[in-house]
Amino acid sequence: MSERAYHHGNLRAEFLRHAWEAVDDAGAEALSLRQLARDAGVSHGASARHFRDKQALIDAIAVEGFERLNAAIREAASADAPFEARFRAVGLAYVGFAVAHPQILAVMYTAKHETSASEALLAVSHAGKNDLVALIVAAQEAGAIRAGDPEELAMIAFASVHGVASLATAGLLGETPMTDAAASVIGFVWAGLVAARPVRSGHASATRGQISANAWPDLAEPS
Amino acid sequence: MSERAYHHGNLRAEFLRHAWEAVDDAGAEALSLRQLARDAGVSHGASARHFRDKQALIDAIAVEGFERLNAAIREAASADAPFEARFRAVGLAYVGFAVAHPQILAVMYTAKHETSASEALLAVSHAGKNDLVALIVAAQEAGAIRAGDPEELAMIAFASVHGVASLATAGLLGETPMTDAAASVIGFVWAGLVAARPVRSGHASATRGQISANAWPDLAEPS
DNA sequence: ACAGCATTGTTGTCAATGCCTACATTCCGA
DNA sequence: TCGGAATGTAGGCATTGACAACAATGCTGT
Repeated sequence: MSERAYHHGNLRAEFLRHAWEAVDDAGAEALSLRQLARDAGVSHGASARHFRDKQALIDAIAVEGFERLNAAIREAASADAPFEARFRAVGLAYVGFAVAHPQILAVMYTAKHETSASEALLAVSHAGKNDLVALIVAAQEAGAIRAGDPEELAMIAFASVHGVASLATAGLLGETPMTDAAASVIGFVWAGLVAARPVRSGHASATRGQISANAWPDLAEPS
Repeated sequence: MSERAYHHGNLRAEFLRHAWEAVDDAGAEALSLRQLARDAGVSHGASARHFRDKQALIDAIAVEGFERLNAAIREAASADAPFEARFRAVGLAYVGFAVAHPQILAVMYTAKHETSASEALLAVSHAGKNDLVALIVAAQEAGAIRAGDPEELAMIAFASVHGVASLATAGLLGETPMTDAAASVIGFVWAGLVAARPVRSGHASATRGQISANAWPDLAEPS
């Protein structure tokens, strides 16, 4: 199988592999279809048979990125451990991926995907959050964390951790090592999830009636 | 001044203005130096006198973006209002900018800037966080929120809000309006800032001694 | 006023890229 | 076996960013 005659055999995978590496260590800007064709020992028009566009290739990279990330998240979430440990593990899995593949992560989150929006990409991009929601629901049912819309709590946690990753790759963390920052944020969020109710600065704490649902915090604008 | 002879007068600003608009509603990919030259009624090599690179122009856009964002944050932080209102206002200012200029925000946070790293860009990119730190310090001194490293608390808040913005522009918020999501996250974080101490699930609440500092939450990895 | 010089803008060129069309080769199922 | 579908090739085209040589302009010191 050394001398390939005409048909490559598995060109799509080869393209995706090289493209992943190129983006991973040089960013999406550095991606060249012609260079990829050269790498694969194939002519410059060949990619069109497998990826309509350059954007289609980038979307495929993003999909693969989400799949790998989702796998890591799912594994962390389904471990045999207390809820807090699993929660922390999920966050650290996300951060770990972000540290290892910042350029890929950037591709995954580029707003560009919003418009072209292949539904496959949309699907995988939601899967990670869904696992987190499931974990939160389980923790709620076990009484480990406070009640409340799990979608919303998951969004809060997800956003916070993703924000740390984003800040880190943008170099806005300064001295702080990313893992420390992530652990800190995760701890903060977890504390918020555990707290039965926030302690308002001066007021007495046991005034309002119901224990759980929408009482905390306000969702509307301050107005 | 209709017929410009040779010298444009203020080409750099003109380039920056058009470039901002181009990026703002089509993304950094859509930016073309030659098109900008056409827009400015100037020849295609002229830009080199003002921006060494295309990247230099993009960096300039990022700097301007941070400056506008910082102005909004500073104004919100320095309002005459209770700390919570100011804190929320800062968060909403950030979100407001992110909603209005997602593409610009993407440019501002692209990891690319980490490597080329014009120190001017680094400086403005930190200014927003510094204002938030100042607000937190003031709130701590007034006893409105708990003690703790203000840099770290600011990072947590900043990351959380930025994460929401990032998720929103990536289309990962689903139904939820971005402002609702942002308000929710801001409320969550504020509650965490106010809480004197987290309520651990099963344990009694008044065991440990000191009221404030590093007792909450754990910064190290779970190990 | 004016000469000299740095700044700014022009023109032409080059290599590279993404995409398109026409064509060649291979694969696979009826 | 044969014919269409899939895959890869070859060439071309418009666009782009960068570069170099050159021209026009503004500024400064005398």
